[in-house]
Amino acid sequence: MSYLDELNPVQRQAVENTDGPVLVVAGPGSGKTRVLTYRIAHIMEKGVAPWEILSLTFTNKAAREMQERISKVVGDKARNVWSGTFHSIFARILRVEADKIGYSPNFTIYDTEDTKSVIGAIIKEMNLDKTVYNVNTIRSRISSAKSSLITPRLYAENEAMKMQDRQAKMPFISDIYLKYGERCKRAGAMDFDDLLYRLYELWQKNPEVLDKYRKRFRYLLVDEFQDTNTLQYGIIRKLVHFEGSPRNICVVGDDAQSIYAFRGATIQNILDFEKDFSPFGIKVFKLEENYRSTEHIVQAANEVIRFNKKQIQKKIWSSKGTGQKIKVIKTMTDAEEGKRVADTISEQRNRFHLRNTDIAVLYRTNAQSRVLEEYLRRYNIPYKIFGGLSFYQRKEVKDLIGYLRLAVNPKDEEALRRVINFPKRGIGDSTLDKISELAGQQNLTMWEVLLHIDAGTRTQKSIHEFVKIVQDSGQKAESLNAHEAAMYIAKQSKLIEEYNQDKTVEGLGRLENLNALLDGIKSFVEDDEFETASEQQNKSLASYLQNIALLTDQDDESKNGDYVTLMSVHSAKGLEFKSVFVVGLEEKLFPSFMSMDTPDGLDEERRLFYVAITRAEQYLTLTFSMSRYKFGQMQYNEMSRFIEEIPRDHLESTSALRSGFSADFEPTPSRTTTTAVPSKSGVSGAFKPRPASSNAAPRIDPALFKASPSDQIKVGNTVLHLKFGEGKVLNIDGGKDNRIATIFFEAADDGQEKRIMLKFAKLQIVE
DNA sequence: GAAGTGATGTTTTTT
DNA sequence: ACATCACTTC
Repeated sequence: MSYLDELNPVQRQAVENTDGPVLVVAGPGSGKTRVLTYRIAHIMEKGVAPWEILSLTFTNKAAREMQERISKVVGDKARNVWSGTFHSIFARILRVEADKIGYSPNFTIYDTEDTKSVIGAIIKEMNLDKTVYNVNTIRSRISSAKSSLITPRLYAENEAMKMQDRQAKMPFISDIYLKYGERCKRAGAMDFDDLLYRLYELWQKNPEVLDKYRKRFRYLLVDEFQDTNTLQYGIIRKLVHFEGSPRNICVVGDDAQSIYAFRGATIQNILDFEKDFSPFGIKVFKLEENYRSTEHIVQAANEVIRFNKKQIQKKIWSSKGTGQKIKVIKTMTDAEEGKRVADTISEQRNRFHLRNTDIAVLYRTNAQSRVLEEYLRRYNIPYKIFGGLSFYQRKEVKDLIGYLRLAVNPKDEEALRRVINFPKRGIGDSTLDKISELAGQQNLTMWEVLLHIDAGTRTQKSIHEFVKIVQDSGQKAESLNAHEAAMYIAKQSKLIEEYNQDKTVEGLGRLENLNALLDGIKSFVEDDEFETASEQQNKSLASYLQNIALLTDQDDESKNGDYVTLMSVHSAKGLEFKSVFVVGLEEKLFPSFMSMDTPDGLDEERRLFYVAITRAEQYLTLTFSMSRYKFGQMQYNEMSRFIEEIPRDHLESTSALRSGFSADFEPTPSRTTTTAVPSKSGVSGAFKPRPASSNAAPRIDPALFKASPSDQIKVGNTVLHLKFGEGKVLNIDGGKDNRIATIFFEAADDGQEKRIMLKFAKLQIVE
């Protein structure tokens, strides 16, 4: 049987149309990965060499899964497909071309912490008030500038940006941005955004280099296209969108699952893609059958996402049967929430014969995991937390990696700052400041200053020792393999000794982590499992560092063991579980207070909720708590509007919603207005009335209610609304398909005039 | 230069 | 609640 027979008709078309531009709009659980992998297999079957195919994903996990699944179809050849994350593939290309942009192939990759530290140092040097110049804010400003292809120069010239900065009382951000770039370059370092930005720049300035890659990658596939930012799409376009290009590109995405707008992702890219490639015979396929979840879940998701204004029209459906209704649990405290979750997990395991691995608990913020942990532990439910502090972000691990980084690239200032006085060797802050100042004045790296500095005898001696350690390490890094070199460096730097002396439980853990890191390096040297076209590996320390720079904790999945998964909704994207708990469904938490004030922010939160509930195959449980500790203080919250947005008939029991709640939980007037106004693009977005549960407004017996056809409703009518009672139609506006009535409800408790979209509202004409 | 103390911000999400 | 950071004291 051919693999093509495993596909439904739409999927099959998406696979078979290998040439020319293709957009696949893929709903949750619609077999997206299957389409991508089979498509690659199919391209190869047509005689294309694996190394002519470039497949880009966002996470290492997705990349690995892809690689594995291609192997299953085409065997060993899969290794030669260029498949990986944007960042890793681009980093690899940049190492090859480094000299053309003034970098060494051994450039360091700065992680977020490094970036913040550099920015902090610059703020300090510029004598700016760091309570005003918040490092996080600035980091994200710089990051989004890069992601939107705005150079420091353009930034300085951009009135809108400057205006924003002035309003935030930070007029010097553009100067910080400029300095930051210079600093990174001087240190031979790139941050995450640079891996994209520098490649763009490289191709921009060197047409012959670009040409080389255009010829190499004849077929391009992009996963999770809704998460790409302007810069990423810019790179993609450079690669395939040019005169005479065959434009063999396939992008797969789901606008409803776009949850990374906060870091520059924009679904505008999907729209632009359609526009850019439509003159070249773009084909659009919509995968609408959901193979993952049962109907209550799929329909609830459909209904909720309809509250969003902008979206590509599609109707996701399931043929997996009605299934269980969605369970809602309300508790008084976050502790009780944890208890109920643990309780329900035990119950479900028995009743439905679930294993722990079938179950996931998803939350909006990582901080919520603590209470949950406590109760899972009490109930003896094994669990594993994903996200949060990654292994590579632990202090002791970063310490050793700092030394390793210096061995490979002594210009790396952040590594130098980290380890120059750890273990303590008498080079304190004042000396460091002096070095840093000298470096700034003479435009040298701190390392170069160290080599020539003239300090007091004692400090001078310490500096000498340190310099020697780094130089020796550098030599070993060149002559030995990664593991041998790392062992040498760990000993020589006295790091092992330092942690050996710490006999506390914590200290022992640290030593253990250090050894785990060294073991990891050992297996890197011994293993050649992951040798692919994009990673022709050598076993040097430099090569090792390049490999781990882009790893996160979710990557070393030791999937042995039976545990319940705890993770943020963001990191759950792409996963599925038989039973899913989404916890903390409260206003200001989910939707987050950070984004609930703007319509776009709220829409993104809703998409996030959409992602959360569509992870569930059979059982979905939503929980919320009336109170919760935040920053050590008790906070009182209301139930999330997202629960309200699920039609009641998909919920198991509405008692959790009813008891103890009053009109507080009905949609607020402001919300009614915002959702009722049709968007300019005319796509769906509507206030959808639900049968009221409890409300101060008059109750109407639903059995006696009979909605009148919306086109019969006229100005002056008196109408009956299930929730708001009797009202008089004051005005009707909007286009013929989107008529909106302004209705005066006598009995409604809040803001009596309401704007209601007739297309969706159920109103009965009384007279 | 190190170690201890109090104030302050932090929690949205990640390559 | 927790961590980080500035400020004090030794």
